[in-house]
Amino acid sequence: MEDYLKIMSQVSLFQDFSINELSGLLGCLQVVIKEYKKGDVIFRQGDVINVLGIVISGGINLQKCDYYGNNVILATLSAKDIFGESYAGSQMPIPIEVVANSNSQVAFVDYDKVIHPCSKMCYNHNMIVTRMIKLLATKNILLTAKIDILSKRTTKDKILDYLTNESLRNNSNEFTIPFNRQAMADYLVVDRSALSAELSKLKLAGIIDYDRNFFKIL
Amino acid sequence: MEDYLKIMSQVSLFQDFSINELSGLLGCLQVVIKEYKKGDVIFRQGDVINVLGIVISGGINLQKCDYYGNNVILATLSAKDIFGESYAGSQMPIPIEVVANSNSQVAFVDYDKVIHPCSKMCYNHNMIVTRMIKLLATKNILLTAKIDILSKRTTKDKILDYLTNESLRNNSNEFTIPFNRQAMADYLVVDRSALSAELSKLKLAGIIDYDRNFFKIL
DNA sequence: ACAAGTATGTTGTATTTACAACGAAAGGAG
DNA sequence: CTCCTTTCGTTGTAAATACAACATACTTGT
Repeated sequence: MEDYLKIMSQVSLFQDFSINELSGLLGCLQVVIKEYKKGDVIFRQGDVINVLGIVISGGINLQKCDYYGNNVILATLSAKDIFGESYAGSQMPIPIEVVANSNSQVAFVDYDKVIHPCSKMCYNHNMIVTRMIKLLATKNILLTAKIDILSKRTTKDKILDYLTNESLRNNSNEFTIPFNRQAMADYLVVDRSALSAELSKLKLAGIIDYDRNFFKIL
Repeated sequence: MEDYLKIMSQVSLFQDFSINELSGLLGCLQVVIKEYKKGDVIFRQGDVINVLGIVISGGINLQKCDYYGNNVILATLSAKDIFGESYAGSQMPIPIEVVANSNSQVAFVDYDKVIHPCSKMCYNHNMIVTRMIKLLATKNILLTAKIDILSKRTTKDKILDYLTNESLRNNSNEFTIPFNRQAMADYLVVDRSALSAELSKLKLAGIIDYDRNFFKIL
């Protein structure tokens, strides 16, 4: 159980509380811990969930069967990661499967308890609400930024949109990105070699300069 | 001011309260109303905002200058629409310009007041917090679904992904979509005629059937 | 320093798409 | 019904992209 508290204290929603505060808070939230074996299905596509999940140990996959029947892994979560916050919040059925990819422990919290400050009106509980809103809002913005990029028709426009955004975010024409070429290509949803080729053209045209993951807009 | 209360009572966040409750609530939130002339800039790109905006009258554009200097209108809002909820919530600088497209009245609410239940701990205020979370969470899910679609490489895969999602959402192989062809093409970010052509192929191949905005997956 | 492995750039080809232009069908107004 | 407008489907062409295959760095471990 020591492990449990230690992990929880590193979860984004629960950071920066003292151990005492955290214990009180978690008691207030009536956390339930469940164990899963590798391959166990935690949530099914179509389920309506009203809990927030937190990975304590092991790992879980968010996956989805596409039209052709391929199981596509959308994300892999490990200790300290949160899942279900959007679906529990919206009460919409989930379009994905949540599956343990190894023996795992997962903590579940009733979402209502998270977002409704308890009768004791504890300050820390209010803090959780604020953080949950910040978490959802920030995710929102990142998703919107990505949609902006994916809505561009050509690779060149995607690149320029992405780099312009990064430049604004960094308040500078020079910045490094957190991607290698393959990851950048995945993010922009284009072919890696096509991305390399297009970057070369842009450099040749004197529009940008770059070396590896360091970029400069001219 | 009658108008003001009437509009507010139809805003998603403030629906289903009695006039009395709403008055109390809005007083609690210390709403400020500002007037803008056509063309006035309400928020600049890069601003960090801490208010929630609600259009009372007139209309505003969310727009963005792309790399080439074109002013792209991302959305047009009118009475009862909310804006800024994600940016105020995340405290990230906004990547867009918010501009009045006609003479407008906009109500602003301090975001902290919205998401922190007041000292009076009024029940209605808690309701607002819950609704704000639901609003952000739902938006999140819709954005994620769209990204899933835009992440498909080919028009065919985008179509099948979209239709499969809609089928799941409706719990049926037969459903109508809220788009005409042009709107559907815009949503999937493909050319309209290319979309029509691809739909024809899918119909010919016996994979789907459709008439206008009625679709059937076979 | 060397070898093996990884990341990136380059090029040619087949596929896919955007774009433009047009015709057919559907819906509305008079 | 007829004209007019809008929506939708079709086709040809030019452009863009994916894909594969290979060349050239750069890294890492020994």
